[in-house]
Amino acid sequence: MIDDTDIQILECLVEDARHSYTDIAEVVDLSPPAVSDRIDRLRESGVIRRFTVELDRSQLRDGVHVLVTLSASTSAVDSVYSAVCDASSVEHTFMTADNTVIFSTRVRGDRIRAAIDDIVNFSRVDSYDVSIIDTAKWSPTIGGTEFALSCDECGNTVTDEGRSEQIGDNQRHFCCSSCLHRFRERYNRIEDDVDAPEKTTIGSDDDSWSL
Amino acid sequence: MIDDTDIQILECLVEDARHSYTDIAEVVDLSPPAVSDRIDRLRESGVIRRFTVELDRSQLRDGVHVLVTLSASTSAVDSVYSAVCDASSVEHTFMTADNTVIFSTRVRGDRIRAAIDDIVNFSRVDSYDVSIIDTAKWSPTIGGTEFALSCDECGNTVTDEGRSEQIGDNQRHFCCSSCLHRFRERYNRIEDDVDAPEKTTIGSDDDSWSL
DNA sequence: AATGAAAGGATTAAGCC
DNA sequence: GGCTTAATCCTTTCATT
Repeated sequence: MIDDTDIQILECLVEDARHSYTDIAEVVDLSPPAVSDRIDRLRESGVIRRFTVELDRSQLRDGVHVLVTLSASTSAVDSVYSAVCDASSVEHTFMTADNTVIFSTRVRGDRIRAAIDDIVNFSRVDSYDVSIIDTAKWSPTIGGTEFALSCDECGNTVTDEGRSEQIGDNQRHFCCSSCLHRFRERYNRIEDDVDAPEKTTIGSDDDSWSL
Repeated sequence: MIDDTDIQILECLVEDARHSYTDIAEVVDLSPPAVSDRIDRLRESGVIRRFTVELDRSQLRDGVHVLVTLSASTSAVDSVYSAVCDASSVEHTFMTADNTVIFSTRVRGDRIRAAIDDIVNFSRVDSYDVSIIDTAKWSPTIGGTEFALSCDECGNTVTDEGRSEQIGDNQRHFCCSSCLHRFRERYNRIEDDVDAPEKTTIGSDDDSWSL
């Protein structure tokens, strides 16, 4: 799936999406076509949504930037959320686990209420609150816990306490030593099977995995 | 300053920052070097903050996405805000006009409180609230009131009620008909001056303008 | 802002492990 | 399957008008 090299590539692109494949290739120690292939795969799999540009909208004189918080009933919240997403003037959108939709938008200072009503019909909303945004920032920076690998055994996030080891041809990542040992055990059994190819059932229940 | 062509270029880049200058040049009807020059200018002036990539972070299994709302005293809010901005795990950041800082971040589910304390020391904060984000979106799309032009006469934002007209060689934009007429009047006076070049003082007070 | 030449980067295909 | 190398083609840049 996604490996360390992919993450390095993503880091480069987040920093500057116009970095040349040649530059990236040097950083990750691959050839330019290999980088190109990987980026294509990341695009197709949807990890990369799009290449875009971050603008300083305040320089474009585009109205007052407001943050709108609204709550809706469980039945209405999905349609409210998609209405917000579809509105072209909306920039940031969040839906929290408790049916609150939060979004930022630019509106002309003299018709804030009307603009919000345009975006999401007030009749569908239980309550709402508007605050004026003083400054806002979007940082796609990669760092800290942001880009975690998934455990090759159980799928959980790999944290600082995780383990990483070369098994067979690949560098593998695990969330804990148990998963590492479990994976290695299975790997060795497979290896044995290759030597003596009587098919045996490996593992139990619905555990699924692949090398 | 920024004209229609710049806005068209920005639209292209927002849609796909890897569009080639040649492609953009065709859309906006200029030569590739001209597009390159304009993009350089937009970068230098800070309108374009950076080229980046939009990622589907949910595919990277990177912890729980939470929205943190905190309020601080007027004296502390700036340092709290900059601490939040500097934190590498923080993605979206807002500061509202009433000293509320709102940000989204990814944290491991079992240490949300500790993670937030790392980002912004709790001692500097009056109160805070955390909600789990179900879905989030960032749409740099251009549309609606987002990209407003500034009036070529008074500098105000040009809205739907504005006027647009070809004067001389350029398409000009105005926030209202008064500005259009005022501009056209001056333009004609300049034209007359060119025919009969005795220099006269144009306009009054500190009004400044350029063709 | 356009042109044309030179440099630099992307993409393709063939071949390797 | 994923990688590299080398050739081709396209894009960007720079000097000039």
